[in-house]
Amino acid sequence: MGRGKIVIRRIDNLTNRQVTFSKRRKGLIKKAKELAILCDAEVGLVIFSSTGKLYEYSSTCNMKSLIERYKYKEENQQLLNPESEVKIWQRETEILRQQLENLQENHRQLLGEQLYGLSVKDLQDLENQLEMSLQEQILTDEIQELKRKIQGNLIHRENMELYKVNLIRQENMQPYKKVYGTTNVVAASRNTFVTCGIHSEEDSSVPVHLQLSQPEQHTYETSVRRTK
Amino acid sequence: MGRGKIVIRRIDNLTNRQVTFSKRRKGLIKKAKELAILCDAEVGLVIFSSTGKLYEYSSTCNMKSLIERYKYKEENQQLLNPESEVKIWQRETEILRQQLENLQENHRQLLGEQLYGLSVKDLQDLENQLEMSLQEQILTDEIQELKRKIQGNLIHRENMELYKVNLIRQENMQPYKKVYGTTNVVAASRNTFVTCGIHSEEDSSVPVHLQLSQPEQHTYETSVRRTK
DNA sequence: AGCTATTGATAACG
DNA sequence: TCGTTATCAATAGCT
Repeated sequence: MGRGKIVIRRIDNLTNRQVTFSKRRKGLIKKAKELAILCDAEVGLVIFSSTGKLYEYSSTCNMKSLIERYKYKEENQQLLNPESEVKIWQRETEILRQQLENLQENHRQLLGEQLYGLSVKDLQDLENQLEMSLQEQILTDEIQELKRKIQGNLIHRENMELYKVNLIRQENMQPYKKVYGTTNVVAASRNTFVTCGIHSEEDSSVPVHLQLSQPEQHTYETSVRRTK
Repeated sequence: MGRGKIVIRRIDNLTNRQVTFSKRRKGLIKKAKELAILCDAEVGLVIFSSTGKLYEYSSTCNMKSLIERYKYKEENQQLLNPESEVKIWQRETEILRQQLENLQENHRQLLGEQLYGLSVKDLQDLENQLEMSLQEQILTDEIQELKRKIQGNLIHRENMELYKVNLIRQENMQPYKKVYGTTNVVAASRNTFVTCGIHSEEDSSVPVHLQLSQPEQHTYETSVRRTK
């Protein structure tokens, strides 16, 4: 509806795009208003320009209550079948990851700009703040725990034979250690990790298996445990 | 735009209202899409019918992240001085932490219930999913990096004397190591950590300091680096 | 910002 | 609910 027909794709010309944005935004908000009044509906509209400027319309006096209503409705519709629940959480994880990324990018910028201009008091406050953020790591450790469970289950189903081999090998470990203890310092430290009780008892057979098939996995898992 | 002009006020006739709602809702969403594409904008639209049914459109894949962006923008318009910015991020962190907690609690429950009833294929899918979540840990490591910077700054301001003492002590370390290397296996492994090049060169003086004032910190930092 | 030729949306009706 | 169409409203291109 204009002097010429247009195809709906991003307008390349900046000026043109800004003009069209201004016009169509106004039109969209007008139509949102009309729909709300004519049909007795509740309408919320949020528009971010490409430069990040916010425009909004809400038929109710404030947008927040509308958002609350939306969230409540969303949650109650979804959680019904157990199969798709995995996908919901997968999406949710992706969203949170993105948010974390943005959040921490801002943390970084904020600190980078202000770090050397702040008082000792301010630095300590920031430290406390970051300490809080670090608690997130504890939660990711819980995911690691679950991952370990799955690993265990997979191994149990597929690697029964290899598992038995490892048990046999484990019995032959005792003389092994003593040799390393006196000739190779690096290897000795690795042995120390397995035997000095840093990780829990239920893992005692797992590292032996992983050392054979997935040595990197073993190193990672051990060091994560140490952070607790 | 129709066979006759209408005034914008609630349509009394129910059928008429419902028909108009259906048509105009469709038109509004179409125009919202067009605005988003043409002008490279982010658009979110929520419509509740008078009977409570929810209709929505979001130019981004999900509405939730758009709502988060909206909320952030709303708050930020009020508080723009550099002091209060910290508080915003502090609260944002708290919210995200809570979300992560809920998310992972659900992960845990979901897995706990289904783990032993799933096929091998399902378990591998879940594993991939959790692998993705683990990437969050990389981001928290970045916070750790910042924390280290702050620590360095604080130490630089407050512990100048202690730092000098450590430098002196560091020079006396060489004979120390050899003794541990042959008498105590656990201590020897700790020494191996410092000298075998697992952590970067710029840290080489920090562990020595922290071993005196904050030994726990030292252990944590070393093990985090090993996960990379 | 305005203007206006055109296209697009839709009110009324079938 | 769905399609048609006469009308009105929105807006693309220009100034």
